[in-house]
Amino acid sequence: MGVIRKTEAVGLVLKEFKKEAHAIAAVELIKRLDQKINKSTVYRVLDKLEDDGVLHYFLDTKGIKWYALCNDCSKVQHQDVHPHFQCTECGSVDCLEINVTIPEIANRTIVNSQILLSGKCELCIN
Amino acid sequence: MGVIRKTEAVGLVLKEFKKEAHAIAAVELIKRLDQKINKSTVYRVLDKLEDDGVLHYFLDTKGIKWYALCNDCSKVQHQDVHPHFQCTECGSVDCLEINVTIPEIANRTIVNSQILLSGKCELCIN
DNA sequence: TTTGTTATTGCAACAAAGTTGTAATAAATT
DNA sequence: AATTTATTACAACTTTGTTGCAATAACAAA
Repeated sequence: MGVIRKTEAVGLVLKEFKKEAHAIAAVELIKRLDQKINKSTVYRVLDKLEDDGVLHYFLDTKGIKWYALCNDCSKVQHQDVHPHFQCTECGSVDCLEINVTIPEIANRTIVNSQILLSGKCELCIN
Repeated sequence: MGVIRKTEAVGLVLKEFKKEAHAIAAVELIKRLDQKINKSTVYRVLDKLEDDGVLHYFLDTKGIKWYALCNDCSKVQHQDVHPHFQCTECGSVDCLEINVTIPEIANRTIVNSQILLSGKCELCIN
């Protein structure tokens, strides 16, 4: 939505997401960019990139924030209704490109749904 | 699992759940029982009741802990795979007694699924 | 009903994740 | 180059939840 300035912080954050196949926890990003970007700047950049439809976020099983690149999120409305998956062994988190159908619920309007699955990932399954 | 002692704190916590139709946030419970039970005691009692299959917990859209009475949770394994619903207007949270089918996912074992829906509840829909 | 064992509690201090105000700085615009 | 406006670092703070420990309460056994 807002005009995004090409600052060093934005560049560094985006670089992390480009070299990473999975989602990244905000806390992890802060650790990686420590000495380069201040903690609150990281949070504010993530926030802005989410606003702009570049990233989407969700909470994991412990309630902490993870961010991932959007594929099909428009700038008007996030289409991030896909489930997220967290491996109980290695902790890695992915977006799953599948559809889960949420049934209609009487007397309620469902506006948003967050689905968090956990189990063993491709690498830890053996 | 463990033997649960009938202490004042356990009694007060359970009383809150019995007079409440919805889920209760840990933080809310702490506020309600302030002056009666210490914060860490509340957390420990909740933890214990969850262990014993009396309550189950889940995180809301902000990552904070909510607890609700179990209906079908066995003491061996929680069956709390029902979705939870949070009203965006009034903030109230419920367990939904419906089934959502999670499809199989190639190369992954799904052990647990958490579904958090949000929108307008019965009272706020108008 | 007293005694002994063990779980529970209150307290204070801590920890992790995230937020906020503000002055300084850097981007983009003119 | 000057001006405007967004972005940044920093430090201080907030919220939610956790931990160690000594005092206390619950329960079982005598």
